[in-house]
Parts: sequence; structure tokens; C-alpha cells
Amino acid sequence: MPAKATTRTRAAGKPSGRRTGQGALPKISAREKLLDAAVHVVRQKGYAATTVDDLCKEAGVTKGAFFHHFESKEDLAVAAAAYWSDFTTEFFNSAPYQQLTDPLDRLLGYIDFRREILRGKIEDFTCLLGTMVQEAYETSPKIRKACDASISRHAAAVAEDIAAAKQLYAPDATWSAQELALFTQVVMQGSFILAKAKHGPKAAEASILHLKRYVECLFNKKQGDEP
Amino acid sequence: MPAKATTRTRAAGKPSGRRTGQGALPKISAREKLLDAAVHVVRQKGYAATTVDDLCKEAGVTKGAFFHHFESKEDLAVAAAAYWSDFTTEFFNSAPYQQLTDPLDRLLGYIDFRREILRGKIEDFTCLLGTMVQEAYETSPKIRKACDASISRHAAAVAEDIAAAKQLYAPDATWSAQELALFTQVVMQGSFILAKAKHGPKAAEASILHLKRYVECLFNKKQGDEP
DNA sequence: TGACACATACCAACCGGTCGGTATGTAATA
DNA sequence: TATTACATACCGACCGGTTGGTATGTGTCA
Repeated sequence: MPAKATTRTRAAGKPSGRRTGQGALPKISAREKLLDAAVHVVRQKGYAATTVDDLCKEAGVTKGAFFHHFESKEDLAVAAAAYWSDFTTEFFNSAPYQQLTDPLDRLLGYIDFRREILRGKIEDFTCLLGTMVQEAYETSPKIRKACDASISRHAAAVAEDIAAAKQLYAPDATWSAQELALFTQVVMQGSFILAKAKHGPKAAEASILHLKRYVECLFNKKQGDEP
Repeated sequence: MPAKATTRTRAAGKPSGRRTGQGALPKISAREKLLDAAVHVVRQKGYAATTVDDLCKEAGVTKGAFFHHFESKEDLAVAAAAYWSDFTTEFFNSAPYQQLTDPLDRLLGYIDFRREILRGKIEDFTCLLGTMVQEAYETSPKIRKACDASISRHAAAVAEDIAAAKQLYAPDATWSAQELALFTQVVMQGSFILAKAKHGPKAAEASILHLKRYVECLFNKKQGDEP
């Protein structure tokens, strides 16, 4: 029952554009509904296999609305990458590990957190950017660049903590914070592919644990076993 | 003129089935030409975006030939996964690092080798399986299973060396050879995604170097810096 | 009243797959 | 050896449904 209520809140069809200011239902535009739909459907079926009609159906809008807000399917993909980037930035910024004061704790907390959120359906925890760039890197430069920008943005945020931790605990190490941050993203993206191949998150979780152990190794932490 | 001659040799229509035993031209069937085409085109455009006509054109055969050898596009994808698996198995089995006698040397040689072959066009060094499973894990169970089987086959080969190295140099370690082998594949697959996003292999190379450093760490090797 | 945010109706190109047919090879029979 | 019978490999025109995209209508709000 709570589930149904939650869904209805912003899903169902007709009386969509009600109430501008007052109290409830801040109104969700067709544009945002389509972006939400893209985030869900593309992660499930892939970009090329997702049709404009699929997205309209999922969003509960018509094709007219789609092409009113987006020039093309490719245009929507670019917008979805930015939308996803904003969403995940907010998501990780408000995650519990951000409260930790030590940058190395925060980094390890980030890695733990990424492992912990591997729950539920695969299309709900995998990454939109990795999915899209894998398909479109060659055929659509715009999508490729949008995905690159969003991945790099997230990596840069991780790199900040890495750089701070390095200055504190391993100032003379030869590796760079930038590259290590990208390596964390490599492990995440690779984990998603393994999760898809094996239809479950187990191998992905184990891989992220390996990543954690590696980071601890780089910072000369003792082999702390705490799953 | 040589170009035309070369193309004619195995492409053009009529006198296809010549010479059974004698000297030259062992004859390449339409089936194999289509599998080769799939390996190339799917890695470039993705599975869903690759049309049957694309593959026929690339292979220089007609649609009739396609559906004579394969029941469907999905059927070809499954066959291509096995074809790819056979090809890569042979490829890695005959790689130079296999000559090394120490299993840990062989493992590190494998990782170096995987980094070294990140050359040329992206679609020529990325993995068909990762590309296909990313798109089809949910929509095509057959393709998903075929990709899983081929990835697992390769991982199992890597796991053999890891297990042997572990017995020799780290018999009491808590990690399993199986999981570490899967982790190497996670790093490879993730590296390909980063290479696609950044349109170049640099970040991928750096990540595979991190993987090597991690393996050295697990085996208590000193930080050997030798790019 | 005009700009905006949609909905409806529609199209041409394209896609996976089918189908009738041909060319060539092969094995049995006479 | 010639004939028949059948199998394999392949061709390419064709089909119906789908796809991204367009043209046009309509209600709402400033």
C-alpha cells in the first residue's frame, strides 16, 4: 500500500499540471518524466534498443511531448547523462560516509558504500553512463563526450579525497590521485559488467572488496578484514 | 588492381566452391565470414545498433546466406561469443608470456600483455563479450549465458596460474584464486569502458598498471616500478 | 492574444525475417 | 558412365511491423 501511494504521487496520467505554488505535488514536467524514464529504461535495455516510444510509454507522455523537449533521441541521451550526473552527485554528497572527517576514512567509506548499494535489480544499481558510452562511443561523439564529462566529474570528486589522504598518509607515493580515482571508476564499471554477465552482484561485491584492499595497501594499512 | 583481385579472390559471386584439396585458397564459408564480421562490427557499433544487413555487407554475403547459417540475429550473437572465446583462448595460449615457467611471472606477464595490446583503434582491442552482455543481459538470456560462459572460461584459465602462484608464494592468504581472476576481468572490462569514454587507451593502461601493482602487493613483492 | 506545453495523427525509411529459386556436390542405381 | 535423387550453400526480392521524426491541432496561462 505505501508502495502504491508512492508510485501514484508522481506517476499517473491525467491531472499532471496542477497546483503551481500552494502545498503538495510540485508538478513534474514531461521533460523530467522523460529523463527519469531514460535513466530506468536505458539501463535495462541499453541505449540503441530503447525506442522513443518506450520512453514515452514509461514516462506517460506522448511523442509530441518528447520532440517538444528534445531535438532527437541522441539529444535526450546527452541530457540524460547530465541529469544522471546531477542526481548521483547529490546522492553521494548526502551519503553517510561524507560525515567522516579523515579523508582516507572517507575514501574507504566511499568504496564500502559503493559495494553496499549493489542491491535489488541489476538495472537499478548499474551506471547509465557506462551503459551508454559502451554503445555510442563511436557512433555518437556527443553522447561519448557527455558520458566522459559526467564520469570525469565524479572521478574528480573522488580524487579530492584521495589527494587529501595522500598528502596526509603517503605524500611520497609515486601514483597520482587522478589516476587512482579513475581506477576506482574502472573497477565500478567492470563490476557492473560482471554483475550483468552473472546476473547477480556477488562477483561485483568481491571485486569492490579487492579495490578496497588495494587502496589500503597503497596507504600501508594493515590487512583489515571487515566485510 | 591488386585490390580488386584480392577482393575478388574470396568475395565475388559465382565460382565460389573451387579447389577442394590442391594448393591455395582453403575457402572461407559464409558462416565464418559472418562471424568475423560480427566480431568487428558489433565491437564498433554495439549489438543492437548492428543490423543484419550491416553484417552481410561487411562479410560480403547476402541475407539468404545469413539465415541459412543462423536462425536469427540472436543466434548469431551466441555463436559469435563462442567463436570469440575460441579465438581469444588460442590468442592468449600462444602469447609470449606463456613461456615463463614461474606461475607468478606468468600472471604478471599476462597483465603486462593485456596492457600492451591496447593499441590501434578502440574497436580492435575491446572485448566483444563485455559489449554484448552490457546490452543484452536483460533482453536476451541466451546471449547473457553465452557471454558469461566465455568470460568464465577465460577467467578460469587465469585462475589456474593464480592458484599455482598462490600455493607457491602465498599459501595462507585469505583471498581466493577464483575471485582474484574475476577481479582481473573486472579491471579489463572497466578499462575498456574508460577507453571508450576517453576515446583512447591511456586511462585503461594506467588502470591495468594499478592491477599489476595490486597483484604484486598480494604476493608481497616489493613495489617494482617498471612500466 | 500569443507563447508555451503538450496531444493526435501520420509518414517514409528501415529492420528482422521469409520465401521461391539456383548452382553445385554427392551418393545410389542402372 | 549416365541418370536420378537429394542435400547443401547461397541468392535477392519481398513483407509487415517498427522506428525516429514531423505536421498540425488544442487547451492553458501570463
